[in-house]
Amino acid sequence: MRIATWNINSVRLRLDLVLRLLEEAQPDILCLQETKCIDDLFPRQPFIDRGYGHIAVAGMKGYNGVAILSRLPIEAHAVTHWCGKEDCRHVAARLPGGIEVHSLYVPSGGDIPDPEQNPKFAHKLQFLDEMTAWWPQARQPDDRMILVGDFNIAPLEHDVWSHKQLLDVVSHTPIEVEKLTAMQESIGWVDAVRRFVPEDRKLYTWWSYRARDWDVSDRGRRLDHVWVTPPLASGLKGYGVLREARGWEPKPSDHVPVWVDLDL
DNA sequence: ATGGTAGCGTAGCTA
Repeated sequence: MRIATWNINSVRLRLDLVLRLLEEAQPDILCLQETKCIDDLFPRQPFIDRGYGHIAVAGMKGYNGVAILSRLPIEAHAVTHWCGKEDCRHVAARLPGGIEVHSLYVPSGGDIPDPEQNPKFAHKLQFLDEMTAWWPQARQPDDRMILVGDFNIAPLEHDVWSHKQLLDVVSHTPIEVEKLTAMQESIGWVDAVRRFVPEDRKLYTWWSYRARDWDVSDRGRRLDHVWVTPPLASGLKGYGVLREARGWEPKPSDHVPVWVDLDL
């Protein structure tokens, strides 16, 4: 099974790019973040027409929004709310055999890495704390689960173009890394992509729109992740990070698709 | 230190 994740930054504006990814990478499941539309406006039919007839969405007007598109039946799905908000950051689907897929969009956290000064950063930290407490209470480490999405944190030194220069930049601060690591350890999540790419090798999934030339400057960060629970880790067969999609015309997302291949 | 770009929806928020 191939499972992919992509922060698409508007599923309606970039529908053609999503279809291109499905055609080229042929994932069995694609999880999206930042769909940016209410459920009634989600473009379901083009996906149904291409064999992705099992769809779980949690969207709102203008912001956020997550989705799961699947060739495999979705037996049930659930939208979970965090921090007392209904801001459409988490949808989960149960597949045949009891495997559970989670599409997640962690709050970005604003610009100032201080929860006292910046409520968005406080929200990000609280979001991680709540999820860290939730996993062991709601699930078991021996459950077969896949957690993917835009976590908005680049935890490792070589998940960013300059560890030193980004230590004070939201997405790579020690407090965020500490909290993401705590969530990972809460139920033994395995960072699937880093099973294939050694920690001393640079790896990015996002490049800012604000760079003059994202490819030349290459100031990227690895914000998008695929985690699996221990029972699935032994079945990991391969991965992909589709860097070239950052240049897909006419209007690329600032994130690129990430996938893993799994023997179930 | 600053400003740079993008989407939604048509101002100003969010990233």
